[in-house]
Amino acid sequence: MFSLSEENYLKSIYHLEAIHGKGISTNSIAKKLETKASSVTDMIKKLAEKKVLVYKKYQGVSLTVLGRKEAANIVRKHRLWEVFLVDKLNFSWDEVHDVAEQLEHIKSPKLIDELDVFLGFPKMDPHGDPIPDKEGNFQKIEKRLLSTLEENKTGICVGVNDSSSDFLKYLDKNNISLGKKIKVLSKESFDGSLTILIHSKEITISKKISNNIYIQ
Amino acid sequence: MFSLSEENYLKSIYHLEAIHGKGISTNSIAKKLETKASSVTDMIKKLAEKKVLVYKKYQGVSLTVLGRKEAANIVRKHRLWEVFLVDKLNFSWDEVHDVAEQLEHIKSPKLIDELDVFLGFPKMDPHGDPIPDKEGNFQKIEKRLLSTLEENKTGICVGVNDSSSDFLKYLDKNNISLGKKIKVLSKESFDGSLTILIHSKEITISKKISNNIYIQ
DNA sequence: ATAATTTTTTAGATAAGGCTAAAATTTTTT
DNA sequence: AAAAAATTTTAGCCTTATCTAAAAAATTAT
Ligand SMILES: [Mn+2]
Ligand SMILES: [Mn+2]
Ligand SMILES: [Mn+2]
Ligand SMILES: [Mn+2]
Repeated sequence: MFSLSEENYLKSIYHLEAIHGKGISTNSIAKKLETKASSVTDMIKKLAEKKVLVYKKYQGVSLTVLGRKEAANIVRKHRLWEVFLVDKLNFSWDEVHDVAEQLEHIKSPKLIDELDVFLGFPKMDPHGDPIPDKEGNFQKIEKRLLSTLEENKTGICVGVNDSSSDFLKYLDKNNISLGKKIKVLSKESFDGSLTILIHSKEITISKKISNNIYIQ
Repeated sequence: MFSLSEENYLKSIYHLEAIHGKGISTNSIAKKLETKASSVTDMIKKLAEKKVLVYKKYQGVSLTVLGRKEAANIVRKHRLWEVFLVDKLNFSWDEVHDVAEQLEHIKSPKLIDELDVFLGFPKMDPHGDPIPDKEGNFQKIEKRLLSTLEENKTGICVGVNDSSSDFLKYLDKNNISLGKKIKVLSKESFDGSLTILIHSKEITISKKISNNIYIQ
């Protein structure tokens, strides 16, 4: 059994590995968890003893099969709860993340299985992220950042790279949501900002925004 | 904001006050929480500083208005989650308590309000216990222990005094559940055991059992 | 190949929440 | 009213998860 803190470390390392591959540095974990590198060193030693990751001094860490499964299960719980909050309890997509951060630590295999049934075995959470099955597997969907789309090309918004309330509220304000068609009208080479057509309206968004929207 | 531990102390003291009135002893809290009296002393000092209870050395504690409200809210969450688990997720009444012990500590006012809406504002949990409203108020229903019913009298089961899985499974095995009619056929004065008629079947139950069933 | 810089680890502290053992206080018995 | 027993508090220690500051190792720049 893992403590709340241990679970948060596992989840962070899992997410970092998904982006950067094996060998996650102490510092990057510290940044992600908003803690200090020295705290990370202590914790990864403990997690290595629990066989969920491999750690060699000064070399960073990699999850073991066990660790990856454990982490995927926490992500599964997080995303199922997010679906529950949006589909059943009238939460909007910018309100669910913080509550799901708490709910993901509830320990009860039956609870999560039944929740899955109750929700109709959803494959995606409200932000377009895939929900792992009990074994930790999920279908990886084709997607790219809006920032990589060329001028005059069109894509459909299928996900976001940032689930913070601030960012999602910005999207709401500009009528950007999952499933929406987005056409790039022009690209400013100086700062990478885009003028896009969405909902038959022209808006200009910064590079930082287009770097956090996934399209297909 | 209160920690998980603080919340469990508040809830225990709240339940103890409901039975024994003001002035709850250190020892009784320790017993309820399965901890040591010395740990209780430390914690109640902290809770007294936080103004949720009044504490005078060697005199036991009493909840303040604030503390009672805080405790009632935790009970409210616990019982709403129990309803959710039984009504929506196919849990039986003997499976919900431990999970609700975890879920009651999730912090999100919107979550619990919406859950209440989603469940249709239930007034009772699966064990017949009342669900406090946001102010901590609830209707106190008339009920007495089955052990106090005289021979040849009949009552309807409306609650249980013990929500442990073991006890509830015993009741299931003997077809005793909320709403069922129970008639006392005979009472053994030596040990207080009862022979009752339930579901047109005669069974004999010990005093310990009849002391944990509420009827109306 | 050194030197400077950055990253990581270690050492030592702290706070929360728990424990045991001993001391203080209250309650019950004689 | 003492003495005995029970309850409660205090003192000191432990574990978990943090932190800061200093030391060690790795990386980057000169
Ligand atoms: Mn999330
Ligand atoms: Mn999400
Ligand atoms: Mn319960
Ligand atoms: Mn209950």
